[in-house]
Amino acid sequence: MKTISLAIIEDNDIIQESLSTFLGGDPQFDLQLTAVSVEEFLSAVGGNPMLSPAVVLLDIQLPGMSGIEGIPHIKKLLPEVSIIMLTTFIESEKIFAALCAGACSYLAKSVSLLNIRDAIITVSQGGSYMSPGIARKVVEYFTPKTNKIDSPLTARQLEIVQCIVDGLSYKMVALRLNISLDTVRTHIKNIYQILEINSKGELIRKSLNREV
Amino acid sequence: MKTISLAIIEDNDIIQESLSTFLGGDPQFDLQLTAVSVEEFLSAVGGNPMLSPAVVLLDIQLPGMSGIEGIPHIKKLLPEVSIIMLTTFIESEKIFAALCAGACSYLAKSVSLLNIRDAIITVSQGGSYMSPGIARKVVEYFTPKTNKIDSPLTARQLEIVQCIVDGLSYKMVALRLNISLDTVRTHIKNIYQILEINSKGELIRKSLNREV
DNA sequence: TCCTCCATCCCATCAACATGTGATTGCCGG
DNA sequence: CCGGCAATCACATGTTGATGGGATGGAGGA
Repeated sequence: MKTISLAIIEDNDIIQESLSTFLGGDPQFDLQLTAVSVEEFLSAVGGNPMLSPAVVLLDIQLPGMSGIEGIPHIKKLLPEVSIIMLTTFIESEKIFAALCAGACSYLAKSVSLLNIRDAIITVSQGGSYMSPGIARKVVEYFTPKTNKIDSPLTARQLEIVQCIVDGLSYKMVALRLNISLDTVRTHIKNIYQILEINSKGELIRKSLNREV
Repeated sequence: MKTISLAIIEDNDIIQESLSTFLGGDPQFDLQLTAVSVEEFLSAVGGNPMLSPAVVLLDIQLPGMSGIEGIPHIKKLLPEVSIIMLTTFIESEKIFAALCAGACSYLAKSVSLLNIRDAIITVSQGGSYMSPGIARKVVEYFTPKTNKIDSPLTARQLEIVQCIVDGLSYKMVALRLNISLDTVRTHIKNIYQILEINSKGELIRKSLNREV
């Protein structure tokens, strides 16, 4: 088993010490550095090419730049790094912000050190570890607000919507579906009424958000 | 610990037997029924109001309706059910299709029975369990292809894009940002040039796909 | 300082879209 | 067999969007 190079960014002394003692003492890890802020981490790593952790444990609440804001900067410096977020809060907003920024795992701080160790190993193997509550929130993100099976739109109308979302103009929709331009217009008109919208933009948004 | 009511939909005899023996023998589970197809499951549950599993283990490959197609139907019959997908394949496409349809957990069949048991317990507690490889694919879905930090667009242009994505018309964008309609037009013009696109539709799609 | 980039604004034109009113056909259920 | 609904098509009018010009002031780098 190759050792996994690590870094910890955490401003809370107690937690940092607890993590570094536990992880630093484990022979399968190589704890390269700890920092109390993203800024400190960046300048340390930027000033020393020998420092190149494979995995970074990153707190969300940090003095200065927040963990989430820091992700792009860390990724810019270390494109291949895997980032595990640590947080006390389970808020959808932060979870998605972190994932969107490029984090690859998200753990509540309440999990045990053993779980954190597992997460590091999983992540370094190209996997991803998420605590159950967080995973559930992620899954809910995908779940459609409206089920295709009882969409307010008819099958034909859904076809029209799909064409629009595909970026086609009315004229092209008419061509693709072999109907007249006016028919397309009528369909769109009805769809707008049903969905209570009045522009292509809103239609595309609703469709992409699976609200149809 | 309350017992967790279960159903298994799996057409492979060996796997089904292995699952039902293991799970059925566990006192914390109440294996209510097994089926070899979604159709069979639906008619069994539809015809007997006493059958109302809290968790369904659902294979993806099934005779007749596929597991993914079946999800909306199952959800319609049992809105509160938690669905755990079982599959031999780890394909992004299927994973997302299943999650979008309303599955709340996704496991490779290669995982151990113990893992499946854990997953059931996790799910019934409102969590979600995903094997590491699958979780990673889900996470990758969120990861932006382009980093905000080096977006080709200026901050102001990103604001404009956000407004458009929010479904606003040029006029409304102008109002919201307190600039003239013509300025909005100019910005959009520049954005289109930079992104090499030429319609609102493409802009919204790119933005939602985080390609900006 | 000069030059470039950005944000702001104006004008003009044509294609595309939003919306209303109205009509025909075919299917399904009462 | 009739009424309702989905799907089809038509015409008309005004609005919005895409794209081409060109112009100005300010912030910041060479």
